[in-house]
Amino acid sequence: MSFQDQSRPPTSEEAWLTAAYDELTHIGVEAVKIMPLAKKLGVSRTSFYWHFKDREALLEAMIRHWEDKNTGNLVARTEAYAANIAEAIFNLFDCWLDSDLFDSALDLAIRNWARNDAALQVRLDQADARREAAMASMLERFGYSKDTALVRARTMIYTQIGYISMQVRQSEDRRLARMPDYVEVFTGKPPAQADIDRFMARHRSQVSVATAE
Amino acid sequence: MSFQDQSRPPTSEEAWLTAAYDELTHIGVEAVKIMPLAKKLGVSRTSFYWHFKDREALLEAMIRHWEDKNTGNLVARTEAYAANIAEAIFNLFDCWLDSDLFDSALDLAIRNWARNDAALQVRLDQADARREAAMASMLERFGYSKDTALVRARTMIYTQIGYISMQVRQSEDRRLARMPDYVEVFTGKPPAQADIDRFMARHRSQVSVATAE
DNA sequence: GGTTTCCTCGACATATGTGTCGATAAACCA
DNA sequence: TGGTTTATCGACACATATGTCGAGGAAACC
Repeated sequence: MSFQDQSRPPTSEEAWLTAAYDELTHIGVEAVKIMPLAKKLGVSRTSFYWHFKDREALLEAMIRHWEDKNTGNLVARTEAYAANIAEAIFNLFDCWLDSDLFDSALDLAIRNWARNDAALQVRLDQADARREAAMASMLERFGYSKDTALVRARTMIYTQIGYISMQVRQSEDRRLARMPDYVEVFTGKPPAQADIDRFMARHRSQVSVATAE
Repeated sequence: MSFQDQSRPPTSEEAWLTAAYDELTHIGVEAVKIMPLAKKLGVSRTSFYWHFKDREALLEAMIRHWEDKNTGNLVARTEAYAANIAEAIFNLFDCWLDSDLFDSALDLAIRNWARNDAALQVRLDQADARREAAMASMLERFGYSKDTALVRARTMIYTQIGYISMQVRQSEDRRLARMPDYVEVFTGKPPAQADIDRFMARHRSQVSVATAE
């Protein structure tokens, strides 16, 4: 999520990166400016240039971080073992619940940024193509036709992006409770109770107590 | 879509507004700057202040334009006559195909803007609540339970936002051809051929010739 | 203890943005 | 024709951003 490795006092370089990451995800690239970052970190603006060649280099570092993280983990989740399509989709949903697997805020920020950065848009299109292919192939493995698999893969991708983009404020529990319904929409049939239970057991362990909606 | 009324030479005020709209939709609020707009319009930067009190006033005018347009038309489409749920969803899909009904680019721009403008976020949340309620009530009219209707309404909203957000470049025809599949995902059952034909007839009239995918 | 490496800083040069004010000019109408 | 309204402009004051340069301080290395 951040750029810091566990323990170990953060180096100055990491501090600049995490501060930049915060601005990028909370506001947008246009807010990743050396002067305000320096003020936040309480250091001189110019010392930035010892760690990075220029602002461009800082931005590139963040794109790298995104590339290394999001798409790879997502594709891996589509390849996880599943006995049926519902279980497969639940596997994929792990990404939306575990910020170690997929950083939604970063994904959205990159998308908005790419809208007026042609070079980044190319990299994003490649990532999207990989994701779409992985999801569609997962659906095909469970018997969906090529066309149907594509439409359903896209529905899932768009829904996730739309969900992030709309900044829905919802408790983790409430969100979790809705997920079986989404599985039904995406697959066209209700998931088996055993698959729901398996998914819930996996995620409730991280949450304290489930509350009613 | 733009701010100009049909015919009639555009007044200076409208010119400022359309130029601002272009920046807002193509790049983002942060790009709505008086100096660059003036350069584009070929007039002095300072003459802006004759038409608008300040930059704030220009931005407010664009928010008003969005409020007047998008949500109202969308809600109206959910209330249009339909004999079954598939026809109702096809009615709604009109919004995504007719830029007079719904301005997707503007909607996305407003969403990104609201992410760091608390006051705008409040107005956006209200608009979203109206949209969600209208779509869910449409589904309920055709027999979906309250819970199911909500999940399916949200899937449609998120899918649309995600679609815009991902900047999918796809021909109108190809997009049109996919729509019956999306109706099936959103309703849970395939649409009747008659409803597909009615929808296609309505939209193909605007397109030249249908091509195969 | 001396040198090197790592890191920070202030001054400077330059660019781009906002907003005010008073001069000016054309267009409108009485 | 002459005055008011409408619209544009340049000069000014100010704020915020980027990036370079050379002067150092502090810790580590030998």
